[in-house]
Amino acid sequence: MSRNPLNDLGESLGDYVREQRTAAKLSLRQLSELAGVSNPYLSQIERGLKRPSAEILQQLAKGLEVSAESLYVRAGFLDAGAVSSDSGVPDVRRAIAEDPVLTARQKKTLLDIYESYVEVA
Amino acid sequence: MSRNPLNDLGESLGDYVREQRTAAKLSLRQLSELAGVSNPYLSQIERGLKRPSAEILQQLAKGLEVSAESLYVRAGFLDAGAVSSDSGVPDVRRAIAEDPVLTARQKKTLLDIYESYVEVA
DNA sequence: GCATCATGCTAACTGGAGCAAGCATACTGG
DNA sequence: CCAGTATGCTTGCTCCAGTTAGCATGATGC
Repeated sequence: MSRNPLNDLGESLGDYVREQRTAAKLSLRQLSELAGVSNPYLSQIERGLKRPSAEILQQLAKGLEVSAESLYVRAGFLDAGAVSSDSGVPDVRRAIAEDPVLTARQKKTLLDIYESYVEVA
Repeated sequence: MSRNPLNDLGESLGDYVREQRTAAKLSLRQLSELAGVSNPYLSQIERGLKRPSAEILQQLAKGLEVSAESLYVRAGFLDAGAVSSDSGVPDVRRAIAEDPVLTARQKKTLLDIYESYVEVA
């Protein structure tokens, strides 16, 4: 069984952070200062006693010089598979749907036009 | 200046969620139930009064049928540039250019419209 | 021996995320 | 004109992420 009070994902996150920190030869206090986080809190994160927010993870990633995504995946915020999902031929519908800049209305307009082109039948 | 008590990123997130929700023709309560979030809280998120955690964003993304990444970008948890360049999210311009069905003219039309949307001013 | 400094950890507190309950308005149908 | 219902919003609360202050141990140097 798991030895910590939180779920296993949290534990794996803490273990991962501690691994990265010791590998970088940083003390708890050093990393906590680099990341702008209090040192007791970092200690609790590493032992799986607390679940850090995405903002904290971002700062930790910076201090550890790893990608924020990798920490998100460990924390269960991001699906491991989803990160590098498509890789192949881009799909217009999906590209429009997932564009972070467009508004919903703009997306609908673009999709309508696109559909009118391909739905010739 | 900004009309809300939180930062502009939070506002843009709320606006984005509301756009997606109305575009999907969902009421506040409907989406709140789909996402497993209380309806007053969703209301406050949309108006930029609260900053939701990554977990809540994940659930909202599910209810809205958009990628969690897109919400993370809006929330400032993920860097917009990093995502699009990192092969995670498809690029609209590329997807249009490589679509095998569209004619050259149709591609130009779609691209022109898309550019008009993203060229913010 | 004892100061001093770094290490990680515990205790007690504060702010705000997220909730249940209820309010105000508008729109039906009888 | 009033009951029923759906909309979004306000209020007041609970709980936990994240803080500051301080503790225990171990390594140095005098």
